[in-house]
Amino acid sequence: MQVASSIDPSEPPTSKPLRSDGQEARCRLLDAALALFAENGFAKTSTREIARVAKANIASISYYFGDKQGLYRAVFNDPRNNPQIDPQQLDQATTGIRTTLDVLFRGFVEPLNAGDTARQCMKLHFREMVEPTGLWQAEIDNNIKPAHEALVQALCRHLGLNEADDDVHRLAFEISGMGAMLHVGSDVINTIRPQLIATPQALATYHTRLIDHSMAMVHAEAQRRKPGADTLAPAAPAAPLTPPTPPQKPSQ
Amino acid sequence: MQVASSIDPSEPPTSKPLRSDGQEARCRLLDAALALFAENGFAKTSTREIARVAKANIASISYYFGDKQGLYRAVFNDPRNNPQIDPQQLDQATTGIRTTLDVLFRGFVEPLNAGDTARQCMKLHFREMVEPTGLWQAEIDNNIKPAHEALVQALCRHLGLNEADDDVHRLAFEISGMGAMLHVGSDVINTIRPQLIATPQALATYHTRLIDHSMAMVHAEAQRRKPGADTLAPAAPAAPLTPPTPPQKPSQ
DNA sequence: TTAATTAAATCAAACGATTGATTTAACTCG
DNA sequence: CGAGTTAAATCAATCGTTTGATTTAATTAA
Repeated sequence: MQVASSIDPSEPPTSKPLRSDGQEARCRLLDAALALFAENGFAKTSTREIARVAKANIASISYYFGDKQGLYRAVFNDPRNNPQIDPQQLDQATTGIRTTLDVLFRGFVEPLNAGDTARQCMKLHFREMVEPTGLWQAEIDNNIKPAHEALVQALCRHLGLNEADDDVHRLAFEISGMGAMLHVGSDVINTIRPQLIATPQALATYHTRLIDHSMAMVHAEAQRRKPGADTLAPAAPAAPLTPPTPPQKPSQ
Repeated sequence: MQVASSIDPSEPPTSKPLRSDGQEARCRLLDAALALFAENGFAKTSTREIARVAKANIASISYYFGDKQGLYRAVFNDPRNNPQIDPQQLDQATTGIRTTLDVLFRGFVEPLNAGDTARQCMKLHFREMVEPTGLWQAEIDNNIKPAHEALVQALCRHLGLNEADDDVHRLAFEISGMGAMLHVGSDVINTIRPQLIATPQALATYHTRLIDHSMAMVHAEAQRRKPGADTLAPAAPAAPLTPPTPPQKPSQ
């Protein structure tokens, strides 16, 4: 058998596709695999079904990608599907915190407007979050952590902090969580209130609300940090807090 | 073959367990299956491994639960692992919105404090969110939707609304998303800022911040709804914002 | 131009391994 | 005994992967 000459099977065997329909099949495999992996997950997607949907032979998977894992990795890192959010766009000293939030949430909202491919790619990445296949840690280091740190930096600058503390990171995770809900909870939203994410207009409104509400959280955090706001504050005092939950009476 | 006499194999074959070690194996199977399903997912967990960890025979799975799906369903609905959050506790006309948020977020935070079982159960449910196996829709209808509606009701009462509109539902999803981030993003938090969820004290602080920040969002929403607040508002004016986010206070 | 050569790409078929499920027989007690 | 339970062996089906051969097209030699 003449396997790909290249050592790394994730790359096309040759630098120059001599055959017209050569890389076409490879591309079809990537598209079919993205759709199936995003819909059914890695384990529940068989190589035979991928080949069938892609109208390619099963052997072409090992031919182009080595094995099933290699195909998955190629799909996951496919630059066509990875807009690759630029952390620099999030953290610009010249712009305010509101612009940072705007850009951040746009990264969550826009894929819902775009075609199936963008939605599938988003689904694949969030699936990796719950069902790690090994690429998850790299995804955190290369994409998520930089974006998070950029948001934290922007928050620090807005709050007038030299360096980030736990409260800033917590706030950043809370803000990101609101955006992530759009994807991990898309089935829930579609069941309970589908019109919230059904149309571009509704998504634009969602985008605006995310910005406004997160801005309110940022302002509340700024208030909480004000010195001498221990006893009374509009949003919430910086109380030391009792173990489970402090303020009100009911609880537990 | 002598399958369970009962039609529903998810129930023990007999109503009267005559043998002491009988239900013991069934219980061990449930525990082992919970741990393995939560860790590796449904598809990647084999019945042989479940039986091996549970120190039971493979045939006992079909004996007690019919098949692998039945075992999964039994684990998913096991009352031991399902604290079954009471929607009534969320929506009490006598208590304020802050108490509702307190109870809501406690449902997200407490499992992180409890033992492995609670965490595994939480992981299993959130996994079902991304990788539906058929039980997901029932989970939405029976647990998630009631809790969401209770939160929406509490928000309506606080905002002085007769019935919920899209903005209230959106706010509820944003709030829930912050709590869900604790679980779906636990790996991210553990990589970037592990101390945020490492100790009971840190989790108590997280709980408090969630309440305070979501209260700030509720207040901002109340401000936004004030008539005549189109041009200027303390929290956030309904600013037109940059390109993608268009109009004023659309509310859809 | 034509024929031979070569590499890229595709194909049907089968591999060994593992899956969930079942069967059969033995065992344990009330 | 006989119902409940366990154990080992086995089932058909599907899994990911590999094989050897074939097809296609670009290249080279005449």
